[in-house]
Amino acid sequence: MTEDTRKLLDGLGTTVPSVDYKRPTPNQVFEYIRDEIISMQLLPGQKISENTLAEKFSVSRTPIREALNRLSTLGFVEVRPQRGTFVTKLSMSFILEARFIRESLEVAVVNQLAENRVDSMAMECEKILADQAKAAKKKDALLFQQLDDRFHMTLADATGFKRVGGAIELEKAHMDRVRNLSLVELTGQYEHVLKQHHAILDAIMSGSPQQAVQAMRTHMRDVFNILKIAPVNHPEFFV
Amino acid sequence: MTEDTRKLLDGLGTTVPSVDYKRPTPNQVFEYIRDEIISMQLLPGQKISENTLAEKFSVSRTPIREALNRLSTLGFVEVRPQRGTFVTKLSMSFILEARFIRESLEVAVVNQLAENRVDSMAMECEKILADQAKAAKKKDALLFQQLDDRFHMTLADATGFKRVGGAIELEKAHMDRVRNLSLVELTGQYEHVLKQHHAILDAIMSGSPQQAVQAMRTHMRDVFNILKIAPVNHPEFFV
DNA sequence: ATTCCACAACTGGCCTACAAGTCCGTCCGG
DNA sequence: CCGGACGGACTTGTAGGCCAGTTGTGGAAT
Repeated sequence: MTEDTRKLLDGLGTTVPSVDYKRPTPNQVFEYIRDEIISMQLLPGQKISENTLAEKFSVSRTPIREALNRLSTLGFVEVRPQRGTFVTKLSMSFILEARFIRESLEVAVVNQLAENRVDSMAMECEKILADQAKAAKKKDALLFQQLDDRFHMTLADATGFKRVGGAIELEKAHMDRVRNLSLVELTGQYEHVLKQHHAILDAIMSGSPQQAVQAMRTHMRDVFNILKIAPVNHPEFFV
Repeated sequence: MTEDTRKLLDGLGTTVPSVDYKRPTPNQVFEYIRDEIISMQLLPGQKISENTLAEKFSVSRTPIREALNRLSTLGFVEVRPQRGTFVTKLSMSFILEARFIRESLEVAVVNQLAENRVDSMAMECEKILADQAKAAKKKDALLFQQLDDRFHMTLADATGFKRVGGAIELEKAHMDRVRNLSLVELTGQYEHVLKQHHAILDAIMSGSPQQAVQAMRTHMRDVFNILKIAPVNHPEFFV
């Protein structure tokens, strides 16, 4: 595929996704674009064309629009009528709020889990953390982050609630956009993050809500502090 | 308007809403249906026809579908392909989760406000509570609830965050659906709720995070306990 | 009387065409 | 040379129709 063709695809990457007829088209488009935004393959401020996407997926604008509308309500894209649809720029206040919401929920989760332990959760978490230790050794950033996702999601799901995990994942996604601006710079943090994960899990399993809450709070704030540098290194992606 | 005509409108009420050309049509439809669902004018399990709505609003199905899709992601309606769109039935586990999420956020809000007081917020809250006292005296359920909304929203907005208020409002809306099943039965609770609102505000303004958090927790659980009776009185609306 | 099947009515998913607004380059007049 | 008006090439918004799948009904066969 030539460089010119890539431009025609509006910067949406070269791997053309094929639609699976068994799953709803809007879902597939939604997930595809969302992942491209989170992973910074679609850059903040970049224009997204409904027509281009429609050609790319070989569908009409209708399912594309449905996907973009959902991304819009979640804050990943901004639809400006008669002007275009754009990947939202990052902003510190937005990220700060994401941390606030996420911390509120994560703290509530570990508090509940420490009060009411779930053994199956502990087993799964420990396996995830073991894998994450391997990923840290191999400096596999992508894998490490996926396992980070799964760790927090496993905690949330252990409460038995169905939507909390999704809500946490959403706020985490907004924070991950910033994190993915400079993934390589974070390799030094792996051991630190891993230690905090263990501290959270240990506090939960020892049945100490206050300790678990404190460990999660510390974890959230440390993660956020790492992100604070991003606007300095990449001001063009911030409002 | 005759009873027959009402049936033709698919139970969506008799007041035909006129679209405001200045605002996006999907937004208006979204808000209209959402409010009808929250206020129990559209009952859980009831079928919603896209075509009927399109006629009712004198628009095509396109903006209607956009509104219904948004309502679907928020859990107010359920779209079953080739079968129909239905108002979601209530479920205790869903409401319990709504309380969990809402309590997490509200607690975090008052905690932050107690640590960092905002005087303008206090002024507005006190005015709201004064009005709410009047509404309680007049046993005006609708007004009381609207002011309840505004009280919690004012607290959330005082943090300076833009999305927290909306998130709280959403979970509150799901709880209000249950509450609106038996509004009249709650008149005895007005003074109790009002007292708790004052306790929350006082704790915030006295700069005591722990007290504010505890007051909000108590408030959330008391409100939830009121809702627990609903499935017994109205089992047909629950899954 | 009961079971099964075919058909008609209706649903949401998707497509195409058109409407309305924005942006930018070009051309004309000064 | 400069400035403003105009037009064309975009953008998203909306309308309306077709399609595939589901459902309920009524008639035929047992």
